[in-house]
Amino acid sequence: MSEPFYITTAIAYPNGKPHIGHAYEAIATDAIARFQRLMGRDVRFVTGTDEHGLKMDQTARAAGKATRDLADEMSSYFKEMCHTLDISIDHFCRTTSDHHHKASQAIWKRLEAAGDLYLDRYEGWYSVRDEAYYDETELTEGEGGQKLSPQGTPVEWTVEESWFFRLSKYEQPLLEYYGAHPDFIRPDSRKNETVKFVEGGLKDLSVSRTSFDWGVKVPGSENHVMYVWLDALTTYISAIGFPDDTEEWRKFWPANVHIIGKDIVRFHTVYWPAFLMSAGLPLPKQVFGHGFLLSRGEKMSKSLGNVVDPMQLAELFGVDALRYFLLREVSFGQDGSYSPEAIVTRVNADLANSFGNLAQRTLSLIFKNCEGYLPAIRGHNDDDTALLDLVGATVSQHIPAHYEDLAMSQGLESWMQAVFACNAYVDVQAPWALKKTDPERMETVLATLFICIAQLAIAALPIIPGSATKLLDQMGVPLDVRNFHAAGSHWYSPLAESNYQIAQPVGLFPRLEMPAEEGTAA
RNA sequence: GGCGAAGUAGCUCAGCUGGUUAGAGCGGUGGAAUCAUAAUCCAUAGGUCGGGGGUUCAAGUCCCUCCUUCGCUACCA
Repeated sequence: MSEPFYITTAIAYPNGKPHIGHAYEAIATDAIARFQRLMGRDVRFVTGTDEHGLKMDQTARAAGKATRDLADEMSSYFKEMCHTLDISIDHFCRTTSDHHHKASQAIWKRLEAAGDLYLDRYEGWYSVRDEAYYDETELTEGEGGQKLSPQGTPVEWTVEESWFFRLSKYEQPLLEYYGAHPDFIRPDSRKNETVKFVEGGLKDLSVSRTSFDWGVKVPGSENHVMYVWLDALTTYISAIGFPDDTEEWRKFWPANVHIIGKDIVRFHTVYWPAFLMSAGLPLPKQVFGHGFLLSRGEKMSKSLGNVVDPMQLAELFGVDALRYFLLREVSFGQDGSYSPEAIVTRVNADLANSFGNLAQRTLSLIFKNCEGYLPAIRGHNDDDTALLDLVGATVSQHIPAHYEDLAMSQGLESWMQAVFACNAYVDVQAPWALKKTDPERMETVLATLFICIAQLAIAALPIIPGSATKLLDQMGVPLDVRNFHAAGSHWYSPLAESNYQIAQPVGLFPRLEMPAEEGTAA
C-alpha cells in the first residue's frame, strides 16, 4: 500500500473572481501534488471555497444578489480556474455544503466538550458602516472628538454576545509544539513571526457572531453563527470525511502540508492547531506560507488598477508557460515579481530555446536520418556516459530532493543545467556531421539524447504537465516509465526494439511574442 | 515604538556551520556552428559583496553602529 500524502491549498474566499495569487497558489500546490504522485504516493489534493462570513453577505447585497447565488457563481469561477490551469485536484469543497456544516458543528461540539468554549460578551469599537470591530490603537480622532476607524468611518463602543474559545490555554502547548516540530511552519521567517506572536501572549478568541447569519449555526445557540475561520479551517478535515469515521479520513489525516499565503499564516499556525488540540485531533505536519506576486515590484490592488486576471495570462502565454514561469522565477516562500516581459523572456530562454529546441532538433534528426525509428546504441563512450550520468543524477536525485523540499525553483534550476549539458553535448557530437562520417556513432548519440530528453520531460511533468505529456507521447515513452522511480530504468532498448516510430516532431514550446503595448492594465 | 528579514555584477538572484583568484541565469561583447523554434555552443564582461567601525592568521559569511527597503505587531477574510 502506497504512502498517503494529503495536501491542500488555502480555501479561497470568493467575494471576487480568482486573481493571480489564487492561481499561483493552486499551481504551486498542484506541482507538489503531481510530484508526490510521481514518487508513488497516494495523494489527496484538496482545494475549495470558504463562502461564509460577513463579506460574502455584504458583497452579495451590494450586487443585489442572494448570498447563496453569489457563492454559487463565484465558487464556479474558482473551479473553472482549476480546470483551466490543469490543477489536478481530487476534491473541490465548499463550506456551504451540508457535510461541511455537519463537520463544523461536530468540531464545535468537541471544543465544547473539552471545556474550551464559553459564552461572554465581545466589547469593542464597532463601525456600523464597516461592520467590523477595531482595536483602540487603530482609531483616529475626528471632528468633535468622534473616534474614527482606519477607513474614516465613525465607531461606537459596542457590546455583543459571543462564544469564546480558550485560546490562551494553548499558548504553552503551541510553543512546545513549534519547538518539537521545527518544520511545522515554513519558511523560517514565518515561523519566527508566529513564535514571537504567541510568546507575546494569546487572548481568548471570539468564535461566534450574532450580527449576521450567513454561516454555520452554533449548536444550541441558533442565533449565533460560527466564526468564519473556525468553519473554514474545518474544511481540511471535512473534505476527507470528518466527522465520519471513513477509511479516507483515517488514511489521510493529518495532512502533510497546507499551502497558504503569508497573510493567513496565523490562522493556520495558531488558531487551527489550537482548535485541533482542543478537539483531540492530530495536527498537520506542515504549514507553508508562500509569498505574494507583485506586478513589476508593486503590490497588486484594485485601486492601482494592476490586478491581473490569471485566465487571461494563461490564454495569452499558455498554461504551461505560466506555470513554468511562476515556479521557476519565484523562489517558493518569497515574494516574486511578475511582468509580461519577464514571462516572455524566461519562457523563451528556458522552454523554447533550450529545452523545446533540444527536443525538436533531436527528434528531427531521428525522424530524418533514422526514418523515425529509434536508433540503436552501439556502445557508449565517455561523453555519452558523462551526459547520462549527469542527467540521471539530476532526475533521480537532485530534482526530487528539491521538489520534496518544496523548492521548485531550485529543482528547475537543476533541470536547466541538465538541459544545457544536453545542448552542449549535441554541439560537440554534431550528429548531423556524423551522418556521413560515422552513421553508427550518430545513432548512439541520438539514442543517448533521446533517453536524456525523455528523463527531463518526466522530471518536468509536475511543472508543465500538458506539454511534457505531449512530448512523451510523441516519443512513445510508456506510461509506466513516467515517474521518478522508473525514469532511469532500462526502457529505451525495449521501446526501440518494439519498432516504435516517431512522427514528424511538432514543436511544443513555441517562442512567445511580447504582447502589444497597451499600457499597463489600467 | 517593539520584534524580525533583507540590501552581492545592468537586471533577477545563489552564496550552509567564516578560509584558494566572489558565482548562476538573462542582457551586453567577441568567436564557432548550421541539425533545430534566427534556436545552439564556446569565450568574456573586472561587482569597494549598502556606509563606517570591530573580532580573527583569515569575513560577503561573526559583533557593533548608521542608512535604506520590507514583514509581523490578533478577532474583515
